Amino acid sequence: MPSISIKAAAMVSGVKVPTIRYYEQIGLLASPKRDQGNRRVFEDDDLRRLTFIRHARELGFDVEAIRTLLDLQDTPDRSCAEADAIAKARLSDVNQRIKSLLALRTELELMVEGCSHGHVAECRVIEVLADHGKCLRDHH
Amino acid sequence: MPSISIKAAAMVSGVKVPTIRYYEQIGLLASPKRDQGNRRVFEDDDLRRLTFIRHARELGFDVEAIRTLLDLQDTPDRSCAEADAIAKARLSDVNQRIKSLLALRTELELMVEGCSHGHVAECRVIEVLADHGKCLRDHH
DNA sequence: CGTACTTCCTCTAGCGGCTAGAGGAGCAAG
DNA sequence: CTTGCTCCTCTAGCCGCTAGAGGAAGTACG
Repeated sequence: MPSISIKAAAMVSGVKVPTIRYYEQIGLLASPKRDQGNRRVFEDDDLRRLTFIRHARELGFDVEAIRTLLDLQDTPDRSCAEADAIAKARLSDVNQRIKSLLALRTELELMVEGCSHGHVAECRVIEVLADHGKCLRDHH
Repeated sequence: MPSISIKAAAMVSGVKVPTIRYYEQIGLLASPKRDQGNRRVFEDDDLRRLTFIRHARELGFDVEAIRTLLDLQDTPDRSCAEADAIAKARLSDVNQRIKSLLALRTELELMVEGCSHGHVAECRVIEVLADHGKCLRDHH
């Protein structure tokens, strides 16, 4: 099913219309063909790219990483070491984030549990924010 | 120890110098006094606010939430229900993020583990990105 | 054939939360 | 008195979009 409109492409790929145009603008997506009325026409290939990009974005890869991954995809003979490195970097980043979010959660839970639902003066939420020493530990 | 420079305030509070000025600009921090040379002079009160802000930012509260929390702190007679609600909202947001990051981690791990370190053509990293169906599940 | 509606186009500006840099003033030490 | 540090203000940039203006082109119906 080739030759669909940008709106259809957005629905198929899950990337919003203005975002598609944005990706084209920053050169992440090659400019698709145009019809006689200057409208973009998306082929299977464009849709595959869009889906790739969307998926990579969902996995948290930034645009530069995606650019590299797309380049790699275009040259299947090359070693995949680079792709591997990018994914690994992303993985360690995600692990780091998880770690700090877990610490955060503990702290927020303590705050919320400690709240006596009275007045601000004795509110544990405000108190903890005001006095860092009341945190569990110095993870931040 | 009142009356310190912006640099010292930055060191004490852990908020960078330009960020302090930025907070003042957006009205999150009341404009501190100035000395005869037009330089900002930070008193204990300013430092306490800065520390409060930094801590709240570290906990992921956005500027609007912090504005409200600071307002609340200034009126200790008020009910802390609002502070409680803000913290709870933040908590559920954090929980949500943790959840999706955990799913992400699983997927990234599979990608990385599956990489045979050969050529791009058989690279699992590229493959998974290209074909969403190869993901563990449709959590996204 | 006209006209209303939808989709599309380009372009610019804005979001949040800073960060970087230009260009200049003030102040202390050597 | 010059060197060097800190400070000031102001503007512009970062990322990854998103929103809106202003206009053209295609489709549906009378």
